[in-house]
Amino acid sequence: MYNHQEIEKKWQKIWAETGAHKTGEAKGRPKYYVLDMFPYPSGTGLHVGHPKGYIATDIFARQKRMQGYNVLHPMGWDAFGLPAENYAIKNKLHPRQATEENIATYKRQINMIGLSYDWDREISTIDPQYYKWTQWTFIQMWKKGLAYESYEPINWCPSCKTGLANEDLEDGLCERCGSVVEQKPMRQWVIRITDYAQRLLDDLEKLPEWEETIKEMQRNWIGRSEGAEINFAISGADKMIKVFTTRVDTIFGCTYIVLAPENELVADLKDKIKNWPEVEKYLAETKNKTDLQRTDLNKEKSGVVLKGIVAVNPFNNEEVPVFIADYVLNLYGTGAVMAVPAHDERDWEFAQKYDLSIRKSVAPLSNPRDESTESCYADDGVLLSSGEFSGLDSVSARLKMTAWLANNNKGAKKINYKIKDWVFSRQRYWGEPIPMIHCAKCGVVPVPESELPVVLPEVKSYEPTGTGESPLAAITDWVNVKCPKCGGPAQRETNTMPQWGGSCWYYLRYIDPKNDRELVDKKLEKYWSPVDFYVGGAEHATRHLIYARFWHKFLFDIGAVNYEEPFTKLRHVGLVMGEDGRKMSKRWGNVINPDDIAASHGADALRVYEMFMGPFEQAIAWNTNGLTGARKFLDKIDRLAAAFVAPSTEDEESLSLLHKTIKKVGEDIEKFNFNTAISALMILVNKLTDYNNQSGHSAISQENFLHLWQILSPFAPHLAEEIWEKFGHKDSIFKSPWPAYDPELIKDKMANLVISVNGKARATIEVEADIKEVEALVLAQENINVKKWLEGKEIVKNIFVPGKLLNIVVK
RNA sequence: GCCGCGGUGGCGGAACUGGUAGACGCGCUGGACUUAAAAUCCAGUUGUAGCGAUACAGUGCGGGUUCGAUUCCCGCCCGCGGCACCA
Repeated sequence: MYNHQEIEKKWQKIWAETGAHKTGEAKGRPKYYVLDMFPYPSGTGLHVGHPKGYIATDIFARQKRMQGYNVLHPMGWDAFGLPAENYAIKNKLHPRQATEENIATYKRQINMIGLSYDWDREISTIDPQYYKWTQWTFIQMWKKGLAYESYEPINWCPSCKTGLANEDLEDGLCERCGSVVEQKPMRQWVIRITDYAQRLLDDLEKLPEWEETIKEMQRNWIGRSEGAEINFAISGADKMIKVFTTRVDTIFGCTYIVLAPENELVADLKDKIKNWPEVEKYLAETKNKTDLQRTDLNKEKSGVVLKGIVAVNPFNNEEVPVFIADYVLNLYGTGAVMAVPAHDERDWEFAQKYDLSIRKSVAPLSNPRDESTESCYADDGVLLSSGEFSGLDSVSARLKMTAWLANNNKGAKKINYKIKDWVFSRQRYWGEPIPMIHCAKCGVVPVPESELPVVLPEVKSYEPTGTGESPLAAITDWVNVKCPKCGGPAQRETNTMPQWGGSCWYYLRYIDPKNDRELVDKKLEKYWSPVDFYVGGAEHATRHLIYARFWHKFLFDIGAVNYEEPFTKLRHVGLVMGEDGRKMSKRWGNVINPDDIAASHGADALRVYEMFMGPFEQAIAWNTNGLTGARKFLDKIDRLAAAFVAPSTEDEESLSLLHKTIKKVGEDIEKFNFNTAISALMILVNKLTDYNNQSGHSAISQENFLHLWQILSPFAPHLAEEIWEKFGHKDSIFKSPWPAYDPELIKDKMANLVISVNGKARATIEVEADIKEVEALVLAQENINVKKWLEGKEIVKNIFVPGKLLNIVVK
C-alpha cells in the first residue's frame, strides 16, 4: 500500500511551486478552454458530489495539455447571493467575511483533490474590479433600451423579507427558505430578454455539441408558439378584446370569451358591467391568491360572467358572453382567450361547470361529419359548421383564416413566447449595486462609466428592512448624490442585482482577469473564446444557460466580444447520491465529506472511483465498497511498477493490449466515457500483473511501460507522478507527450469466430482474422457442436461477418 | 398532461453500425498463505437440469421485422428529470 497522504501532499506542493498549471500565452499553439460552472461557496463546504464534474474536466484538461494544447482551465466563485446573506445573519458575521471563509474552505478542498486550476486567473463576483464590468454591461443594456423599471406585483417571501423572481421559486415556495410566497407590488429593474427570444431559439441549431436534452429544455423554456391575434369587438362600446390563439381553425366553435382578472379592459368597462359588485368580489379574491394557488392544476376553475358585455366573433358576427377567470393569465399572450369548449380541455371544464353552450367545429378525419359534443376533441381534424372554411383540414384552415383576418383588418398572424422578461433586481444587501441614479428633473441617469464601480457600501445592518426596501436605502450619505446630468439633488438606486448577473459572463473574465480598461481584451478573447467545453449541473439548463447566452449575445451586439455563442460543447454531470440512494443533504445525514475520503483512501482513489462508478451524466449512489475497489486498483498499479524487471523480449499479446488500451483510453476521455476508460486500464493492469507473477519479469519494456503511467496520469495524477519519478524522470509526467498507439500493433492476427445455426450460437472457433467464408464453413462443419445441428438438414444459406460470425441457415 | 431520459445478475454497470448478453468493479462462496486476522494470490459466481460435455430459459410487459434483436418498428407498464391552466 502506497502512502497516499505523503505523495499527494508532495506533488501538490511541487505543482504549486513550479506553476505546473499555469496557462500559456495566447498565441501559437492551438487552444483549449475547459470550464466548470463555478461554485457558489456555501457554508457547509464541498461534499463528495461537487467535485465529480471538476474531476472530469481535470482529466480532460490534463490530457489536452499532454496532447500539446494550450489549455485554459480556471476556477472562481459565484459569491453574491441570498444564502450567504442568510448564513451571515444567522452566524452574526458580515456576509463578506462569511463568504471569504467559505471560499478558503472550498479552495483548500479543491486543491486537496489535485485539480489543475490556474489560480492566477481566479475571479470572484464580489470583487469590485469584477463587478465593475457587470455594472458597465447593465448600463449598456439600459442605453439600448433593454433595461427598464416596472411596478408590477412581484413574489414576496415573508420570511426572507425580500422579493424573488419567478426563477427563484420552487412550486410557488421560496427556493431558499421554503416559505409560501405572496404577491406584493414592488419597483423592479427588468431586462428585456424577450427581445432575444427568437435568436436564443434559432441559435440552438448552431450548437451541435450540446446535449439534445438541454437544448430541448431551452426550447420549452422559450416556448415559441405560432398563432393569430384576433379582435373581438365589444358591442355597444368603443373597445376591442384581443385574443391570442394557436387554434384559429376552431373559432366557429367559440361560445364565450375569457379575460384574465387583471386585464385592464375589466376596469375600463366598469360602467357597462351590470354585476360590478360580484365582479369586484372575484377580483379581490384573485388578488390575494399566490402563484401557487392560481397554478394548481387540481383546483376547480372559477369565474364570473361580465353582465352587459358581449363580444362579437369577427368570423360570423355572432355575439358571445364574456367572463373573467383566473385560469387565464394576464402575462401570457393578450390576457384574453376565445373559449372553444368543444376543442379545448380547460374551456370544456369551465363550460361544464357554468353550463355554457358547446359547439363542434372540427371533426376527426376518421369521422368528418361527427357533430357529437359528448367529449372534448382537442386534435386537428376537418372543419365543419365553419362557413366558407368548412371542409378544410385544420392546418390549411389556420393559414386561410389567418389571412382572412389580416385582409379584413380583424387580426393578424402572431408569434408568442413563454419566456418572460427577466426581473433583475433584489431588495437585499449582498449583491452588486445597480449603477443608476434617480433625479427628480432628469429621471433615471446612469452612473458615469468613469465612476464605476459603484462599490457596495459598508452598512451597519445588512438585515432585510422588512419594508421590502434594500438595506442600502438606509445609508443616506451613500444614497444622496448629485445628478450626473444636471447637478441637482438625486438618489442612488438601492436595489442590487441578482446572483445570476455576475455568473452570466465570468467565463470571459478568466481570459483577461486583471484588465482595468475593459471587460476583456478583444484580441485575447478572439484567441481563447468560445469556451470549448463547459460542464456543470443540469439544474442550470435553463436559467443560467439562457441568461448567459443572452448576456453574451448582447456583448456581441455591442462589439465587446467576437463570437455569438459562448459555449461550444456542453455536458451535464449526474449527481452523486447518498449511500441510501437519496440526495446528499444534512437533513438525511448522508453527506460524505471529501476531506475524510482524501484522508482514508486518498485523492487519487476518490478521483478514480467517481469516474468509474458509472456513466458521467447519470445520478448514482455513493458506495464505499466501490471506493475501496478503486483504491485496490491503485495499489495494484503501485506493486506492478515496483516489480518492474526488464524483459529480454516483449510479450506480443501484452504489447498489443497496451496499444489497444492507449487508443481506448484516449477516445473514451474525449467522449467523457471515463468508466469504460478505467475498465480498460484495469484489464491491462490485470494482464501485466499476471504475466509478471507467472514469469518473474515484466511483459513489456520500460519504454512501453511508461506509456501506461502516462495514460493513467490524468485519472490518478499523484500516483502517476510518483511512479514516473521513480523511473528516473526529473520533469513532470504532464510535460510528457500523450502516447500514440501503433495501428499495426492493434490489429488482431487471430479471431474468435462464432458459429451459429439459425441464429443460435453453437460454437466458437479460433481462426485467422482474415479467414474467408468458404474456409470458415469447412471448419464449422467439422466442429462436433455444430455438426449435430446440421445433421439431416439442408443448408439454405450462410451469413458471414468477417472475423466475427458465421451463421448457417438450415431447413 | 406535455417534453426529454431510462428500465440488463445480489449491487454499480458493459455490449461497436443489428452479430457469443453480463466486460470491469463490488459483494458473496470455496481454497492457498498466516498461530490468527488483515492484505495478497487462486478458483467459482444469471436461472433451471446435469458430475460433466451440454441443453433450455433469460436484457420491464405484449406483439412485429430479421438468418439473427438489449439494439429497429408498433402498443403498453414502471422510474427519473424538466415544464406546466401557455390559449
